[in-house]
Amino acid sequence: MHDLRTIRAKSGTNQEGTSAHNRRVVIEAIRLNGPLSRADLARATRLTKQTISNLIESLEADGLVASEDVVRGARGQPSTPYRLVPEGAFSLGVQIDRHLTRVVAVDLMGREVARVVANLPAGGPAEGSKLILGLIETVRRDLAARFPDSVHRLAGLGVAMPGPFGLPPSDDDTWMMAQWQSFPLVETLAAGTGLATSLQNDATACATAERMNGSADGLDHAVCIYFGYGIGAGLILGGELYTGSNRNAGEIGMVLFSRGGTQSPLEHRSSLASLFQHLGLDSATTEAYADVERLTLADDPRILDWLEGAAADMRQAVHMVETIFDPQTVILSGSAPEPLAKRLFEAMFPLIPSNADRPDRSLPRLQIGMVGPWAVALGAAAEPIRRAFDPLFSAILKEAP
Amino acid sequence: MHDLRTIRAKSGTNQEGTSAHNRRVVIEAIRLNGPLSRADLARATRLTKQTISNLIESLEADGLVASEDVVRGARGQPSTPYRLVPEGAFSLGVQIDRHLTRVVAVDLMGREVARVVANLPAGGPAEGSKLILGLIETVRRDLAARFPDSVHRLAGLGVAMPGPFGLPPSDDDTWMMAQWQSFPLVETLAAGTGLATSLQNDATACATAERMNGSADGLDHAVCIYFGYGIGAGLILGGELYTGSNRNAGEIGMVLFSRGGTQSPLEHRSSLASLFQHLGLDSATTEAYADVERLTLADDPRILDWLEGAAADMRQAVHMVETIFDPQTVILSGSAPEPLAKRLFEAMFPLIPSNADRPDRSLPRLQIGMVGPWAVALGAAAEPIRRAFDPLFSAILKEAP
DNA sequence: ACATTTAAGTCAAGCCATTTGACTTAATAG
DNA sequence: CTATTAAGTCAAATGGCTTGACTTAAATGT
Repeated sequence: MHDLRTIRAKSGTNQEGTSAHNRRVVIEAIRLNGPLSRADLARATRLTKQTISNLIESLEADGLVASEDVVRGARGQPSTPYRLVPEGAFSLGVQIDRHLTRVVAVDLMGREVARVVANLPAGGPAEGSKLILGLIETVRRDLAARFPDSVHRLAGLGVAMPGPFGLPPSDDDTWMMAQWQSFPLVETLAAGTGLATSLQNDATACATAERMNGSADGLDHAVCIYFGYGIGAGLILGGELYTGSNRNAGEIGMVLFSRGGTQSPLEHRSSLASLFQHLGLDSATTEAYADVERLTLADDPRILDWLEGAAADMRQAVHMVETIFDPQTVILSGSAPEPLAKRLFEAMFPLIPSNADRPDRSLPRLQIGMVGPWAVALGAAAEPIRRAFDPLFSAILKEAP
Repeated sequence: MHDLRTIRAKSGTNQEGTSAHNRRVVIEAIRLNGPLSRADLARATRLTKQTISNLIESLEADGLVASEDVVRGARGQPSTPYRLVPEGAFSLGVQIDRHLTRVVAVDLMGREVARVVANLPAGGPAEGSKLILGLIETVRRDLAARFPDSVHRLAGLGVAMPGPFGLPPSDDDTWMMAQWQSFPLVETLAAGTGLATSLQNDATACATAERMNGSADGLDHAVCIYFGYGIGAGLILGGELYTGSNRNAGEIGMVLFSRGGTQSPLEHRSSLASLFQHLGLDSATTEAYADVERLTLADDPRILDWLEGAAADMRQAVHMVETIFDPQTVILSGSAPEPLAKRLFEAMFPLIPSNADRPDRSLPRLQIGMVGPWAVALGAAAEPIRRAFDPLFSAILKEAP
């Protein structure tokens, strides 16, 4: 009998796992394709019409799907398409960035239904988490006022903040996020809200947002480059988010790049932080962001100067992730002022030739994100939704007793 | 009704999927932990004792597991551990490299049971594939002579060759692999052998080998750097092999690295090909390999010179994959002469500090592979075994009718 | 018009893998 | 030598998917 040495093994599954998987498959199919009839779903999922009927009945009873108007026009009995019910589930998300925090609520479709933004106090995570709990309460009340049912339909709380996680504080930590990373944030927020709480880095959250309602809709292999104070990549690999063994996958900001003979992390030259530094702006002020926007629109030479160098590094970063991940597409997303993001995107062309130049491509090699500055917060919020409703391998497995 | 536009959806599952998954989970548990009793398996997989008994009975009938001697020594009824039966399944693998080809047969444990190696004829894939079919036939006969039952227990044929796949031939193709890549190799070998045939790149195959019987045993997140004529990375992400959207993931040899102000693909400076070039050896001769081994053992200054530069690039490559993938460990494997591989490995220390320097590490950041020069062939052969017996998400899904 | 064809969706019985709970077996501990 | 602990079996029950026949309802074609 092995009880001291823990046995390494995957968990088995049973009929509950089967049914859980099939429910998720139905939900995802409708999410990706729009309203579908039972017959459509049966064909697409390879389940029988009867099974689909049972699942639809149960999903409808749970308020997750609803029928639309009967569709005529083809031979045979007219079909009844089913759509997702946005109010079928809700979820909360928190973005913690260097100087501000955003809290949003989203519905089953990942669409924003409530939001708050606030500056983070200087007091660090002890103070900050109290503030955040207050903001969550505000959003929750707002949500409850508009959707009274939402109280029983909260999938959880997703938190996103800059990584990397679990490392000893480095002397390179100019943004003082280290104290946040050593703070028991998930535990504090879980205790304070009573919600199932999960944590991911901002780039991963951004990828989730782009996948839910953006440029990565329905893609199984995509890299989402998040350009903000720092820079990172959110990874969608094989249809699922990939976060590595310690949730630090995709930290491309720390990859060493060479320019002009010197080697330094990408983040030191291609990030908002690097731009602030280049411009001599104090990133602690809220004006820095607006200043950048203004200077960009004015074609300030210092911006153009920085852009040239940043774009060169970004081209290389795109080449690197294409070569390493072989994705269907790369998405440039982030929280930079929109005009700057647009300029940077444009300055990145022409891209460096890579393995991604295939004759059979259907998507552009590089796309710009579609979600906007709230992407990270929305992605954080969408994470519990996806975990609860997406077909995942882990979802079929039996849980600990 | 949607019949023209194909509906994007995952497949559903049913009881067969459940049982298929549970069988695989049992097999994997025994593979990872060594012989286990039914009670152990029930605890580890969270299935009931009865279910495990049913599965074991079926697996035993299929000749995949067998009981060992009863274990006494603890309270209660003595337990009967079950082990995998190596002869329960076999599989064939082909490695195609620039100038040679290896064919092996492996058993359920991934251990070699037959092998052949031959030089590839100059005639290209049309000639070459005929030769390979002949070698496969030889190995098959050898296998059948030793294990008459193996005829009915062949899981398939795995093929491994250098990537990238599906790209227009580049002018950089100094090894003339392009004609192989445009040749319908899988179809030819499948038709010629009647076996289910699959293709992967050499680095991926190497990772499979290290996972089956090497340094990556049981790891869910590992990067296997394959150092051969070229250089690539095999990716084990989230417990499964990751190959990207076009089987080209991990082609780190094509990532651009800077050294001394110039930028070039890693492969141009860190690969056997680069060493041959550095030494002025003709890589088309079989002696080149032996020459390198001899020169390495003689501490030839040109080798030491090359080593210094290559090690610098490799350090950077390790830093890059650690930062991007957040793996549990990185494995240096490949088909270089053993003394050279060892020297290179040693010259890579000290590693560049990275996110992988965690206080909670249990594995070394960089390990050397344990499989040896036949790693790619063995990995190619192991692939059908793993696909048939490992717990995979895809294995629970219903197949096309 | 009206029969034919086509397709959506339901019904009820059946199937199959897991579960349940009681039971048997067989060892060690005291 | 009894109590305890644990492995493993037995037989019935459960639950989710499947099967095949059936109903409903529209478009098509003569």
